[in-house]
Amino acid sequence: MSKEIPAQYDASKVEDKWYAYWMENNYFHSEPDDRESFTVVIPPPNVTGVLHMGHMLNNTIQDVLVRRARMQGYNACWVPGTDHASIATEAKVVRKLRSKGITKKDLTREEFLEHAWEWTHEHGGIILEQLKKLGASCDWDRTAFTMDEDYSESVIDVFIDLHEKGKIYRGERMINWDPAAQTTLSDEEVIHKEVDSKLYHIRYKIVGEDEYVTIATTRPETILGDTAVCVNPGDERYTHLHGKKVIVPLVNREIPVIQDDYVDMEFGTGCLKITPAHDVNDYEIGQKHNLETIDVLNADGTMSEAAQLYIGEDRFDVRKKIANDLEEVGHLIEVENYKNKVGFSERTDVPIEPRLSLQWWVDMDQLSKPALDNVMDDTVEFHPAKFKNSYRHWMENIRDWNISRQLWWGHRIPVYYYGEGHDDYVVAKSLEEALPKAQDKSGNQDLKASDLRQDEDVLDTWFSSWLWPISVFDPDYIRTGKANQELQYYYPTKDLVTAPEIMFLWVARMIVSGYEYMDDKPFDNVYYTGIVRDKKGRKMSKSLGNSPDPLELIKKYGADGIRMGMLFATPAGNDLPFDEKLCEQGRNFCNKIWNAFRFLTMNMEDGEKYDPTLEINNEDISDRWMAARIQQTIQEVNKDFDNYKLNDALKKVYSLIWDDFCDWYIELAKPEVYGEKIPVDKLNTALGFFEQLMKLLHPFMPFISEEIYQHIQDRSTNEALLISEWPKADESKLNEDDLKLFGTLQQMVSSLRNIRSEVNVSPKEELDVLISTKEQSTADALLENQLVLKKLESIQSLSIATEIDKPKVYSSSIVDGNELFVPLDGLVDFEKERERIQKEIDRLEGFLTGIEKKLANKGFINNAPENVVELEKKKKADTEDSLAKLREQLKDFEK
RNA sequence: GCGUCCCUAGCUCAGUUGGUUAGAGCGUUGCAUUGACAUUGCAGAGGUCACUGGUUCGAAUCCAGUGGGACGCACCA
Repeated sequence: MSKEIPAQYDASKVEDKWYAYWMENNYFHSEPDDRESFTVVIPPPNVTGVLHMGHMLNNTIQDVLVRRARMQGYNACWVPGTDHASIATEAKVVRKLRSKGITKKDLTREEFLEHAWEWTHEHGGIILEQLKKLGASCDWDRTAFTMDEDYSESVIDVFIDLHEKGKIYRGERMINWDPAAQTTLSDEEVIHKEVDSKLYHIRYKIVGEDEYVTIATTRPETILGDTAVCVNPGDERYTHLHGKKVIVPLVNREIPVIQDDYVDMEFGTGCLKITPAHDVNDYEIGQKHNLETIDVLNADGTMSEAAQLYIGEDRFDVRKKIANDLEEVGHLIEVENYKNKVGFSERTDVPIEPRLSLQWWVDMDQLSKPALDNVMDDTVEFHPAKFKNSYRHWMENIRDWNISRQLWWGHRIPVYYYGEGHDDYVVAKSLEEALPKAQDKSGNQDLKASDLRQDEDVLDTWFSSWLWPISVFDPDYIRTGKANQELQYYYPTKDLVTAPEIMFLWVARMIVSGYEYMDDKPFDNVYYTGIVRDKKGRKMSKSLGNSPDPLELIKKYGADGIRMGMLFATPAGNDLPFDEKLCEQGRNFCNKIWNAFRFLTMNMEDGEKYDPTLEINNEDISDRWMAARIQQTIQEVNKDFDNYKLNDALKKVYSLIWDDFCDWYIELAKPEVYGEKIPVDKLNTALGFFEQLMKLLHPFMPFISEEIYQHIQDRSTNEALLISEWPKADESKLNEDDLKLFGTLQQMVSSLRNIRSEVNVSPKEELDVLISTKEQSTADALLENQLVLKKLESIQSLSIATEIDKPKVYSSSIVDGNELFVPLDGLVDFEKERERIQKEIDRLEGFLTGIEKKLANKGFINNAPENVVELEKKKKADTEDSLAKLREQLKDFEK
């Protein structure tokens, strides 16, 4: 042996070694040059986040794409980074402070931000370190963060620019209020869930009468904010109520009965209470009918002063209480169980409250147009394409984007107020810039800096990450309008790999900003990954505690093993039902590869050098076949990559290595005599093949492939597999005849093994084998390559000819129309053999009947394409031929 | 409620414009193994392609309906 090859593959050792080597040699780093760029920007994980299975899957896929592109000769650049994740991070900081007995209210904005930065520095970037364990070949020199100083500036620049263009405005609207985080949320951050709730039927007394009217509501606490009761004008049951007033129970406030078509006569009692402050529709009806708005809730979800009752108590406690209280005074008529959908905050998971509020908005109507068109015409391609449907639906019904958040962690809105009026503000990058503007706009030159007050709110996290593909390369671009060399070179990026969950939150908006600012798409392709689920089909999540620790998995199975396990089971857009079994399979594959390599090295003489070659021995069918199989696989794998079918590509490489190379090629390479070594030429060819296989495997399993490659190369050069050339498809090496001939030989070997198994003959026992071929040419070819049969099966004598003398007692098989006999005196059970042959005859007869029926059908003959008819005819002839042979054989056993 | 997608072996899924008797991995059964690998090898069993009807010479594949499931969107109190 020329090198010490450890008997056991130690994944963690090998993986750390090569990752360090790649980093030392700066292989992941990219600079613009004259090659074509292949850019991927990472979906930035939350800066204080921890790696979960979703990241593992997502980043493995990106790495596969990037590594292959790098080998193909592109200038591959994968930009890593993190997102400040405004609401998510702030929630974490608040929680941490609370555990220390500090509440956010006790702190000033500056103090709170100090804590937040501290937390960010402490936990920030951990997730990126974890990605290195996975093998991610990111250009770490480019690591970006959405709150980096220059990045933040670009975010503010966009706000200023869109405001100037009139695309950003301030408006009072019904918004989604998160009472836990105490901020607004965009519609996309609200998750609607079906919940079991109750429908309360409550009666209101009609003023001046002893009559009552009954309404139905799921939120009885909001009756305190009722300012009308509404009926459908066409509802004859309630005609008598027109123009009258009713009394809100408990608070005894008189409110009018109004009429509006909006009310569904069929639903509930057909009588609807109107609470303009707490329901989107009620608000609109309130506007239309000039109703008063009474906001009975505080920001934290407790009842406000305006409610008059239950002040300071939580909305859900009050719901129960008020039902009791109403019942006591005889106003609660009925409570029925009811299922309805309630909006929950994506981040805090509490029911949101519709609330009237003054917020900042982006007018999406015009901005979204190019983003819709360019996805529909595949300028930006979605994989799988089915997601185009929901994308279109969302884009066609797009609503304005609420971008202000009542939080502190994030990009503070660059708006400075100088007065109380609706338009008494200016937009500017700093207080210094704001002052002259404010003086101008107000006409008050005495205005001082201290008279200006910056907006307290920050921007939606996605308002910064929608610039990701632009600002990571040139944060000044928004301001200057002139793309630097980097942006020109790397934009548009190639592939975006992300979860469908954030299609609207992030993907759509990047496309919008891309067309608005670059006048070009941000990426050519979007690859949507599936959701990683546990065995019960539940989404893996921290709260459920059903997610394995990725780092533990890597320790146990190796990063290569996990990468393979995940990729094996996940086509684009399909969920990944995760099972550790998959990782085990990946680890076993590493072991298989390692042992195949070990075996080859054991055949080397001491001091001998590895000298892998792509030269093959043209006399050797196994060489020709292996070369052809590799060619075939290169072509298929390239095609799979083009279609983003990474799992199919991996399966083909897996099968090429395990089934073809290990189980057939290496078996055939073994010397005939045990103990002898593989001839050097053959060994070098095998190593040459091995090297090709490692190249094909590298994007999927970068570590073990690099390890093997470096051993095989045995060079002192610095060249790494990761920057070696992706195997080129070469039609001339794809010899179909070789594939077919070897296929026949494989089937013959299988047949012989099958016969042994059926007749219970040990694999060691040497057999006499007789093969009667249909054609002389087949006989010649088999004779020429009889070594294949002899090496893989214990054979004492082998006769191959068109005419052979059938043995008296035998077991047999038909392979491609050729008969194969094994004389087995005393071993053959006549009864069993007859059954076996009869079964085969029955099968073929059934098959033949089908073909004959087809061929007798005039419709088929007339309408089917000629080649299909020809094929049927050939099938018929072949089947008849085989049947004749089988019937002959059957006779032999009836003797 | 509207829209989209899905239903193929015990499980997870392939099956590209309709054309061999529908494939893979895992699992399962039997056999083998003292030197590459039990993290192995060989051989086998296993499917009315959810159901019904239609189009066609021919349907897992196209169409319609039924049943079951997933997701997206929406203001049903």
